[in-house]
Amino acid sequence: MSAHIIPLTPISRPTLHEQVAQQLREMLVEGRIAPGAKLNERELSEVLKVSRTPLREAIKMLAAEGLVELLPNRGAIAVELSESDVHHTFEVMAGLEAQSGELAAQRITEAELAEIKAMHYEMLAAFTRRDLPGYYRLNSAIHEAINAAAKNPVLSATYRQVNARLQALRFRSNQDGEKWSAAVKEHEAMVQALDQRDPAAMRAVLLSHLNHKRDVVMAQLHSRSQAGAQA
Amino acid sequence: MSAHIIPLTPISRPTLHEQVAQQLREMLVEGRIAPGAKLNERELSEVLKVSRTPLREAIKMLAAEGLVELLPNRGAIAVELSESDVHHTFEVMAGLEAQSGELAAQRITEAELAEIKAMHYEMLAAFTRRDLPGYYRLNSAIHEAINAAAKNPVLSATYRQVNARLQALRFRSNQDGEKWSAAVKEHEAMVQALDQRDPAAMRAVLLSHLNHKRDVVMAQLHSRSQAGAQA
DNA sequence: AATTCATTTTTTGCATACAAAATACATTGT
DNA sequence: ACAATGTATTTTGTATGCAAAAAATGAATT
Repeated sequence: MSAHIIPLTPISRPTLHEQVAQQLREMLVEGRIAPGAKLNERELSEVLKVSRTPLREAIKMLAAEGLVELLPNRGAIAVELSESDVHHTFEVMAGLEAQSGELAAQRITEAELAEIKAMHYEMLAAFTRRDLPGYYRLNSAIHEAINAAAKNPVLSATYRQVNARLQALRFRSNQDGEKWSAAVKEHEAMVQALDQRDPAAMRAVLLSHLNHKRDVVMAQLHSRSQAGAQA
Repeated sequence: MSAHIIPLTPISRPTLHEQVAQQLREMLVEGRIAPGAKLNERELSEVLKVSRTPLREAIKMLAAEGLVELLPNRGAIAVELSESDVHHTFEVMAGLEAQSGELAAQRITEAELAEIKAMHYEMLAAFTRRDLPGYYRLNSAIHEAINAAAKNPVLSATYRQVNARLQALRFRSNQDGEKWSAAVKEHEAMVQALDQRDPAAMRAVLLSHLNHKRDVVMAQLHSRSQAGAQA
């Protein structure tokens, strides 16, 4: 009798439409395809070196994820969030983050907590150097880690999907100094609440954290649209 | 100068893949395609009288919605939630419903509240008659109405998407009498909290409501799997 | 009888081809 | 010049065809 062969790589090569979807996702989130821009199928299929069939399948997935909008007989455009959309999306994100934090406070392991603390210090370093890109990178890594600590894959997937739409906004620049240090203070409170395994405190701090983030983004949106209206 | 013509039906005929997606969604949620069942493309394209192209596009959308799972080179199967999946999904649903209730308590109009009260009484009637299908219909209508009263389209969309996966479970039968009246009592508390515009109370009652629903479903899942193991 | 291997059949994945809709363009008339 | 209408071009939507992978079938061997 031969030993049971367990396939080591059950997911060897992702299919083409998966790869295309991933590429498009990146292009949308990175802003390489601007919000509101049309997704020309012929053009994209040439750039990505695939036929229209897997490309269209990928676009349909992105539509279901809320990253693009389908216009019947007129193709797809990258979603452009209205002010109201952004507000509503942040409201949902606040709820999801708050729940993540609440659950993380109940379920986080010592190792996970240690890693978050380490990243937190790295973030403080980036903050002190006024290294905005590094700060953002660590910031989202910490939020991801909190999410992971909640140990609910459905919550994580939902969180990522909703968050992806906001990522496309790419508010990576000019954060107000005062708001910035306030955000850092909130992160301090987060780490403390996690350390004390205090779910209610985590919920509270994440809610206010997200509300402040929303305010910052909405303000920037406003100043942008103001600038746009003048030009 | 001619009058401005406003297109009355900007969304005249939905495209084929949209229609197919909607049909498949129904088949999955109604259980006409059983959890774990394979979606044979040739077969389905014959049943739905469409070619494989729009069918495949629809399947990709359902995959992004989490209703089917794609197995590379082996097509798609209807999602089959493990016990752990169900638990995690209910956890997320509880958070979404709690937030809906919280927001609804802040934003509901008198007209909306009146309609919910009316549906509540209809539900009581169905409960008294032990009319389970009618009860479930009104129950989900009430939850939908609360969701609508929260006036956050992003939250509603997220709620529906996550809920759709649970719908496929179709636990429509044999609800324990005691649990049932407990659920009705919770609905009473919901209406009261809405009437008093008490967000915190709404959050609390919806959280416990969903937790109880989760317990009922998990128990049924267990007894099912027990019965299955014996057979 | 069970297992392994080769062969056939089916099914998925992708590319191409064709039809219909939308857009762009040009022509005509005022 | 401008609007309106008809035509050409582009673009999307759907169907079909073909290749590769997976599943099914069956014969040969232990």
